[in-house]
Amino acid sequence: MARRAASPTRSEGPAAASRRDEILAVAGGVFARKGLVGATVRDIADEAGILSGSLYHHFESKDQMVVELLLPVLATQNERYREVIARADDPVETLRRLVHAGMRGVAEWPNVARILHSESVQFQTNEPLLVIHERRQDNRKLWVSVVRRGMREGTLRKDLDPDLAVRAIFDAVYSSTRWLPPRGTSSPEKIADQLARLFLDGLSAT
Amino acid sequence: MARRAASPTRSEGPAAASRRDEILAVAGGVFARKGLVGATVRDIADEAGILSGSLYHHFESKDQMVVELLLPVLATQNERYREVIARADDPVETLRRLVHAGMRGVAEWPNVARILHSESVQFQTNEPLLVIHERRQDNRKLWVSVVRRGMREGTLRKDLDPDLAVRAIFDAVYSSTRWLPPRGTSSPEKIADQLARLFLDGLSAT
Amino acid sequence: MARRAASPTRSEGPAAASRRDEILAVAGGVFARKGLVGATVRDIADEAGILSGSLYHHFESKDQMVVELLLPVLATQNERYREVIARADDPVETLRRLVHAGMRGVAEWPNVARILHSESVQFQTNEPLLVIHERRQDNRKLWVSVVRRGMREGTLRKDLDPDLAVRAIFDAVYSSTRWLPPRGTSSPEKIADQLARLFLDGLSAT
Amino acid sequence: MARRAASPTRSEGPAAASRRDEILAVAGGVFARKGLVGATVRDIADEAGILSGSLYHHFESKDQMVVELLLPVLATQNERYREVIARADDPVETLRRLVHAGMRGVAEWPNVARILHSESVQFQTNEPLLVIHERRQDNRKLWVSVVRRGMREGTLRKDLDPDLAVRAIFDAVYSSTRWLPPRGTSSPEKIADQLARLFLDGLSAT
DNA sequence: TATGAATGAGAGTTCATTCAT
DNA sequence: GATGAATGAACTCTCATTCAT
Repeated sequence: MARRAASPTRSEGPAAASRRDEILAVAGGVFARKGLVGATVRDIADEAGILSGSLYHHFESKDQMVVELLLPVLATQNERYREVIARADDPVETLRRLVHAGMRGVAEWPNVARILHSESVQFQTNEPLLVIHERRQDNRKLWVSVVRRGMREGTLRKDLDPDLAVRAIFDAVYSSTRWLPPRGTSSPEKIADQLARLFLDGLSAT
Repeated sequence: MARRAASPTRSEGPAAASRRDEILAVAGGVFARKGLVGATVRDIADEAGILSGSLYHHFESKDQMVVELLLPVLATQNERYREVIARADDPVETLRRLVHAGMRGVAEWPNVARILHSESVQFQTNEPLLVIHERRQDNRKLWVSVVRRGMREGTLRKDLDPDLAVRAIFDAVYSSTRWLPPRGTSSPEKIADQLARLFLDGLSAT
Repeated sequence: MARRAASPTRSEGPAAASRRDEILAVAGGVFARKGLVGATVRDIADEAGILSGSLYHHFESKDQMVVELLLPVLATQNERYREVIARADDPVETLRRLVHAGMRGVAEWPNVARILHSESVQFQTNEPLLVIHERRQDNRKLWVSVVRRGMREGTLRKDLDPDLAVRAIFDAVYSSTRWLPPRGTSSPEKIADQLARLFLDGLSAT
Repeated sequence: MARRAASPTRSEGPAAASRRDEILAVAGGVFARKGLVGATVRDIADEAGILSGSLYHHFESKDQMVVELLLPVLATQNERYREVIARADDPVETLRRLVHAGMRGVAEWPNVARILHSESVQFQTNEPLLVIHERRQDNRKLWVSVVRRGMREGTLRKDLDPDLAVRAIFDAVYSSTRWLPPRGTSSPEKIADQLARLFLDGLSAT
């Protein structure tokens, strides 16, 4: 009954460790492509070269697969965000680094990013997935705290709602999966740079 | 058999015109709440006080309901964007007005906005909904054209990818449904103002 | 959602009233023959000349079918037992009449009787069926009250545990389905007579 | 591959001999609690601290477990009944002793008794279990022969169907598991006494 | 003896859709 | 326009069983 959490650094890499992680990687792709509801366990099983019933040897339910796919990534990102916040003290610079950390996650687990960005309805509706919603909120709030501090300290404008601003940035980062070129012609770093500049300095020329 | 397209200005208003429009309004709510796949025709029928089979007197399929719910809104927004672009000649000001026009649509049809923002997977996957995807691209490209012009004319920064920038703004506008207060304490105009400022001038204080 | 309880007097008769009752009658036979767990909804559907999915137009679940099949019978028998008890005042005679009333129920709904007798494990294990167990206890306790009164009044022997005795009689009545001839050569009344004599006067010759 | 039949005197005792017998004891409990169909091989394996696949090193199938659990008990009881019949010559006394012998078996293997009493449908339906049904009939017929002799000899009433009477007694004995106190406050002997008195002399006071 | 992974059939259930009334 | 019954395919999940290790 006690199961190791899939190590997030491996779940989408080429050489997945265990059968369990292999299947999770496949599931990530299917979920991202067809949507959480649209993807069937047979889709996943087919792509994993297995019978659908056999999936239940590894996971208790479809929902559990989703949770096990997303939670470790959210946890890793949470750590990264905390490290960024702990290290730098300039909120502007911190925000820039948060964007980069976010993009790093998106680049590492594009499927997860796509799912996180697209399926908020499910996370709020489907009971077993509520955890995902909550952890996502946690992560976003880390960003908000940085923006709030910047506003207090005067390095960020006070005439914008911090929640609104963070949601916009957060969304932009996580939705970038959708236009990220399949195999990195424009690197994640470059995109992160652009997003950071856009949100910090604006589109205007001056 | 020949049916008028539901007039978008009525589909979510309090006094829907025909039974058809009434049902569409209900469907919008259900789709927004449960997701396109998660919502069943029975959910819709129940909420409309009808049997699910009876829906098929009004619509040929569930997909058709979706299309008929979204397309008119997309068309209306297309018109509005075109008008904004036709009228003003300063790209910066035009962009600001596009954001306002977008927010106006979001405020008028919050359910549609939520669906448009959340279900991109379905629009690209489910054949009959491809039209939605295409019309949405059309609308986004109108914005891109404005940004491109601004960059050419020197009023917008050239060091940002216009597509990336527009996607970020577009997404932010349409996802604002999710945090729009149920009954407008912070008006759509104010949110539009903030978004426009955020994207044009940036978060930085100076 | 509000559904009439199947009228128990019709559920196994030749001319079942509604489609719903027709299906219940079929289900009763299948459940009796294969056991509650062994019987599949497809078995029932096949025998009803329907697709298994269509069953769910009439019932919410397999368990609900079971409950709806058994509860009305238990309720009817409860009434009958109460009437018997209310009318006569000699416990010995009352007991004799209870046996007859029980046999009448067994003869009217042999499938239900067989299920009630065979599936006590399910009634105690499967949550939605707990009601059945409880109602059955209620009915049995009516009998126990009669035996208790007889013992107090001195017309029944005091050296036997009333619960034990009633369980034995009750079981014998309800299990008689198993040896009841398909189409009544030995009438239910005759069997009831024999059971009453057996339990009241014993097997001994004197 | 040749395996000794589990000695029935050990299959439920505290210190089961072989792993095989240990598992059978566990299986008995699970079958009794959940029913033959309701109990899964995994339930049994879990309770035996083993993986479900590993059960198949000991038994060829779930059905075989059932047979191997029940048959030896039925055989032992058959012997006991034969001994009782061979020894005494008064049918009334013999019947009394049969009830005691039956109760002894019920007390020794309460799980088996519960299964025998509850699963007659399976024994008649599921081919590999037909043997159980047949052996059970054999045992019951031994009792019937005694009752028949008593009727011929005039010590038992002739106005009752011997089959009916024996079924009632037999059932009462084997179903007593269900109300036997977990750890014998009222001893099996006392219950046997009561049942014998009930069926021989009846409930009536005179 | 046991594990762990897989099979394959089938379980109960859901759901978009059809259609006679 | 609506009902109520039904379809048929697909769904998630279960489970007895097999087998390489």
